[in-house]
Amino acid sequence: MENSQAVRSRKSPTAEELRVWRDFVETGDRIRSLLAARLQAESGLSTGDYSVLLALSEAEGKRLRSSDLASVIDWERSRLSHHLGRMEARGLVVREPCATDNRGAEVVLTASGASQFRRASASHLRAVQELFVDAFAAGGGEASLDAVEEVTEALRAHLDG
Amino acid sequence: MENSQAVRSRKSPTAEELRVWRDFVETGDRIRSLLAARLQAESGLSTGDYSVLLALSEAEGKRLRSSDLASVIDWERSRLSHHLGRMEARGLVVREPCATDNRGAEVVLTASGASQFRRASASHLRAVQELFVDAFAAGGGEASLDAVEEVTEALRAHLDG
DNA sequence: TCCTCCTAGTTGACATGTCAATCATATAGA
DNA sequence: TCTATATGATTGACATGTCAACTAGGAGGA
Repeated sequence: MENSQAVRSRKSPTAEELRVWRDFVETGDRIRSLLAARLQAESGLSTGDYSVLLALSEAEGKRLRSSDLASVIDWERSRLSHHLGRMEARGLVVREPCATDNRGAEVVLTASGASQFRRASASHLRAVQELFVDAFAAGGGEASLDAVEEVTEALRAHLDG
Repeated sequence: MENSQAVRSRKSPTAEELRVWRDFVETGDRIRSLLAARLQAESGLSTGDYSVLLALSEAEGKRLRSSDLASVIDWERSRLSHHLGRMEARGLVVREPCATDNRGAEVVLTASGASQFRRASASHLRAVQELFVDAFAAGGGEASLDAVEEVTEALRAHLDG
């Protein structure tokens, strides 16, 4: 049975495994798309906007260096730069020159951005509760949030390891 | 405890629930982005290309009406139309007028498209095995593929219900 | 100083996605 | 038949994402 090709599996998933995989992906897409639509409808913010505003609202002084922001939300810098241009035009954030590094820019949450984020956040959290958390309520089905965590953790360990 | 506002939960997730949610989303994003990058690198196909080619290769006569194709892969028709234009330019598919409905178009898999799909498919399935299925191998962690299925099923039931 | 290299951020070209409008053809009903 | 409406598909305008180039300013060593 031994075979020297070690790095990659040569197996393919069974039909059953493939079905589980496809359901997993499809369900994830579905819930995210529902959440995105609801966020947009109820607050006028995209999920991208929300990530940016969340990171800024949690940051010291409601401001972050552009690169730091990019790494917090795991975006490419160019993507962030384009997106900040659009958000700045809508008055959600402003960019200011950085005092300690003349190359740098600081992204600052505006009062309007903060207030829009607060409103969006309340409604978004309720949506996460309804669409995700409530699916694992005690009386419900087989699975609990603990099961979700185990699955996620197994995947993360595998991808990291 | 009773409250007449019934349709929507007023609760927000706890910090713990929110953490589970964020890990769930982030891990899903991560695995999909790895798979997409590998697919692109190894076959030159995007995940969109792959969906289209998969649907066509499973279809009767390797051809589908444009609308049917859109509904099989759950895309908007306009998205499909744009994408098919690009795929047609690369020789993966062709569009032919439909014999029974003069408005319609049939999308047909070309020989080149079929052969590229076969190659891509083999490599993609191995990637799914490695990145997803193998994470739930017997000896591994706590979670099994059954746990994934339970979680997915609970979510689906909740979203449908 | 003055090279050289590194880092921060922006920009432009292009790929892809959404939405609303359009065009041609079917289809149903007066 | 003739007209109103519905459907299949494409198109164009625009939002968003990626990639590679570019600008400008730090940082270290000869």
